[in-house]
Amino acid sequence: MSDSLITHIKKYVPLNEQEISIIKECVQELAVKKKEYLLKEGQICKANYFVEKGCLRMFFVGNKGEEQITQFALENWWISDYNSLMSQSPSGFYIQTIEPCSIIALTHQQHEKLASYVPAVEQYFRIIYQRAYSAAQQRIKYLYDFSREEMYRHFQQHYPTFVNRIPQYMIASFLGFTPEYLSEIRKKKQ
Amino acid sequence: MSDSLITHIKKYVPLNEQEISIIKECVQELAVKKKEYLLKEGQICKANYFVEKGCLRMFFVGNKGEEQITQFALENWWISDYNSLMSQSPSGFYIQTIEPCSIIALTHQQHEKLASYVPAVEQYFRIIYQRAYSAAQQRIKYLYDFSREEMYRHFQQHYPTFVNRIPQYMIASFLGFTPEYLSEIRKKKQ
DNA sequence: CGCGACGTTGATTTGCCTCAACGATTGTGG
DNA sequence: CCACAATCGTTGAGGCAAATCAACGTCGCG
Repeated sequence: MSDSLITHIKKYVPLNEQEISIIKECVQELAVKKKEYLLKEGQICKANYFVEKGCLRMFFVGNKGEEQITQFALENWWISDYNSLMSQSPSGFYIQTIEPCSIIALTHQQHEKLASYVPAVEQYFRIIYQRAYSAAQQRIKYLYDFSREEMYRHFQQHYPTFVNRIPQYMIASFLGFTPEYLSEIRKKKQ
Repeated sequence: MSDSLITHIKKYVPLNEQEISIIKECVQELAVKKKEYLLKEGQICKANYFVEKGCLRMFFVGNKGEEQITQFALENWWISDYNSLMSQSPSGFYIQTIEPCSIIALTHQQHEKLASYVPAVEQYFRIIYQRAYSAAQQRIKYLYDFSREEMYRHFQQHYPTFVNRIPQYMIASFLGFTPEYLSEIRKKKQ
């Protein structure tokens, strides 16, 4: 197993050798091909997923049958349907790889076990979730404040990586509008 | 100090008497009048606030000068600008009481201190933030999926308490549309 | 090579906003 | 305790951002 998760945790909390080996015992490494699913609608989300390498999307199917992307995940991001994971209830989301991925999976049960053996991990996740929630607060602000065009300009400036790595129609979906409208914006001024 | 915070923490993690008294030493209770501010734009957010009694709103001022509400907080909710709080940077938000409130404040510094003395508190906040983030995931889904009218119907059904406690124009703002349009929806069918 | 996925373009439609005006209700100072 | 202002909710006319629909060019891949 690559050490990208351990390295990531160490950025936030200290770990000794014994704790590192406990963590490695509690998680599971997965190699996932392009366009495979870690979660489908109706399933109970099995784990919290850490991206070692690759790129994923989370989406749901809207009432007109279209795939609505709500988030992407790149290297060193955690992704899951936390509602489904915590309450062990069926999910309304899909999680799918966009590229071939190397993923580390931490199940609900293994998290509990790990937290009791290694309190620093609990602190790590407190920080991770606090940051995730903070980012969600900002994102909700943008969803209220920005026009669709402003959303695109903002995204383009802040996440140029994504624009080169992800197809246009997925970016349009994530930003909450149609591929046609994205074309129109891009035509105006690039 | 009322025990509503202690009671709330005990719902998620066990606490002994000593831990309870440490917690009480680390927090500060505030009585806040109606329409007063816990945070204004440009300030660094001083604390994480727990609502013992009363009701608050968080908002920002949009580019046309209007107050855009992004969340409400009722009894037993935590509210703060977590980005400002964590990075000690100026906030883009206001937090204001809607009713007279009894609030418990936990500063960034006091949180650190408390976490080192009482690990259970770190676990409590891990759970709180995970739930908050989970709720934000759901909320973002609704923002993509629902029309403005569906947003209102959904809100009305799931949070009838708010509809009776909070003025219409604030509900319209929170749901992301104008008071005029809310009138139109209500006229259709109630 | 040929097919399907992706991106673009233009015509038309629509959900919701803006603006302006007018009742109703609440609060406040004289 | 009343007069008057300010705040809040409603109604209607007109306008705009973005969606929908349909058609067409293009590229990558089996």
